[in-house]
Amino acid sequence: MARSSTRPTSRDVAQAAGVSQAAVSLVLGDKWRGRVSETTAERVREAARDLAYRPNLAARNLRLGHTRTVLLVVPALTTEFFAGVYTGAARVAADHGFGVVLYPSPEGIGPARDPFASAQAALDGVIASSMAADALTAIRGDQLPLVMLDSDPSGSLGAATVNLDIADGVRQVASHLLGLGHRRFLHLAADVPSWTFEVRARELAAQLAAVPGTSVRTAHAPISIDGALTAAEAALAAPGPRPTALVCDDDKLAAGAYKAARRLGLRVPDDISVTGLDDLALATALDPELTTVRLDAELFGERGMQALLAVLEARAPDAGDIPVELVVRGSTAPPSPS
Amino acid sequence: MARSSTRPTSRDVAQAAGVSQAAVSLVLGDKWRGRVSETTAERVREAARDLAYRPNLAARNLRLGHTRTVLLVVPALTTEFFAGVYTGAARVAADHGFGVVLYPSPEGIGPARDPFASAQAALDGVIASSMAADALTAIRGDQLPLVMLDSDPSGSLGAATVNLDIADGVRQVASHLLGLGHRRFLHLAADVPSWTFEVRARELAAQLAAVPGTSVRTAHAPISIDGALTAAEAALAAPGPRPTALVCDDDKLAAGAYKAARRLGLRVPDDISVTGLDDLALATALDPELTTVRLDAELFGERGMQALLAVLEARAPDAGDIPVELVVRGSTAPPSPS
DNA sequence: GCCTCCAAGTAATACGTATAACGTCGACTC
DNA sequence: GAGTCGACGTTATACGTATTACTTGGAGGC
Repeated sequence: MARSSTRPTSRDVAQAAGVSQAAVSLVLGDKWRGRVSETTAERVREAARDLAYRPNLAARNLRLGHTRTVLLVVPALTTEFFAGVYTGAARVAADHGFGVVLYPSPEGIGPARDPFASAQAALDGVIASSMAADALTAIRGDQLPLVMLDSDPSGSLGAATVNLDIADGVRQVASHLLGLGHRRFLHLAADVPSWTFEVRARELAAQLAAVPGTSVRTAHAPISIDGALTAAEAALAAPGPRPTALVCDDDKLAAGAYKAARRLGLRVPDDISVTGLDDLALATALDPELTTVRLDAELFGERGMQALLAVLEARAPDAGDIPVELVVRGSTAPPSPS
Repeated sequence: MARSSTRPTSRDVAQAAGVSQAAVSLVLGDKWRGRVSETTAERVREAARDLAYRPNLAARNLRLGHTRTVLLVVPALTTEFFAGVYTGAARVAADHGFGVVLYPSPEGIGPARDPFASAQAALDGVIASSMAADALTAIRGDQLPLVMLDSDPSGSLGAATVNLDIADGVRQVASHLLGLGHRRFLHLAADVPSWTFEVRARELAAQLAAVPGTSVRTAHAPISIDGALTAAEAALAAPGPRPTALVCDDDKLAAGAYKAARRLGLRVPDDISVTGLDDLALATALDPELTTVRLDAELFGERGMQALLAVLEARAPDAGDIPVELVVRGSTAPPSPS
């Protein structure tokens, strides 16, 4: 009770158990086989329990030279998607005794543009979404093990990459809509410079170009319901034959597209088919429910963390993109004969 | 280049600058006024820059006895709400040189039921949502400074609390619906044991009890769109006069209620008015847009972090609940004359 | 009876930092 | 010219842990 004000250390435990500090470390670190008798070990464990002893992580990290903590850099948390990525990454991390610290990218997160300063933690590695591009230069400065999420595999300077098979998702969307008979498309694209959106644009163009008689226009919008509403309304009200299918870069944009259609008196899917990408909770809250591409955010996070663990252990990370799946719901139908 | 494989330490910087390690610490810690000449200081800074020196946080934390890192315990991240709380808390934290580590509660986060083990960080304090109740006993074990979010002020054992004025939100909803003429209510309640939901139930009952001729039934549902769909459909299909107003504990439940109404052939708001609580992006994606209570999640997080900083500095945290605001949209209307 | 060896620990040390306590050297005072 | 003082540093130390060496008291072999 002499040191009741400060947290107990391993030395306090040692004193309480009548052993040396080294013995405490041995017992609690589970390295005591053949070094400490079972009875003494039990005495130590009991003392630790009585004092509610918790090892000082800072000291341990210093001694060990690593922290079992990694940083996850994401563009934002405002959507379930990256929340899911975090959850998946944190689960795998916990299974391996790691913790995950989050750095949601700079827009308004404070004066510190430096992800390492803001996340006050000593780190063993970094997982970064390519959408948080502004933080990346700072990250490359530190030579920490790095895994990139949804990033150009050929352009990431040797960092390991883990990607969703977005291109395949877009193929499935295009195939679905073409199969229904659509030929006039509008692509509602995210107004964000990122590889993952480039892939959508490129792949959609490629798929449609392969079918004679198709046309496609593109409108750009910030990733928000209201932003998409404005952009989609303008694009749909433009002169010329109206598109019959509206392919959106993600579900939020699709929700904005619904509102635009409503304003213009168009009915989904009778007058216009709409597709999304993500399969957020939003997708089934819409009326009609949204045909979209399901991305497994948690699996994405898990694979990201697994890849980082592989890098840390100097193993080769698993290769192969994560498959995605088209979910057909009520927002797509054959075009009405005009 | 002798130690090129390992990260440079302050001693390396000292050697490169031709000074002692202490001088490096002084200069980089900005405590050198009157102790080191300007020219020497500049030489040190230059050496640090050249070597891309970053102080070892583990060593610093050990020396300083604190980590400037706090833990945020939330029930889940799958909705924007707690993502917003995190964002707000992290912003204030960053402004004060703190970092925030996240612990989304146990459902499926791994074998470690212990938030401190899972978040591999040495902590200075904890902010915990009362909805993550299962983690709380573990948290109380450690005598860390604690701030509770949305928790019973009288029952939180002396921990500081920061609350949204949910009761006032419910009052506004009740007043709005009563003013429109509604008398038969259905309360779609979250099936989660938490103070914040108890407040909703209690306050709604109190408000309606004050008006003669009102009736209210209650249905419980897990907080998910599909869960709410099932519960709401059953409740609305029950015998007896149908409620004309459906008060939901949050926006997700309201989204499920929309689907239930649709299935039963009821139109919102003509046949039934619906209200939510949260004002997620979901609220304006619904058709008609949802009348709901806007909670400022980021402000909530900011206030939580401010309160924790106050506790850490032995100041009294700001008192007073955070005001909320009814947002009237298209999902509420006078009851149709039956 | 002496050497060996093992069980059961302990003493000592290093990790990288921040800071308190301590030099040293020149200029200035009187 | 002795004493004082400020400017500019340096030396030493502690934070709490994990781990590598070392000690010691016997038990067993021959």
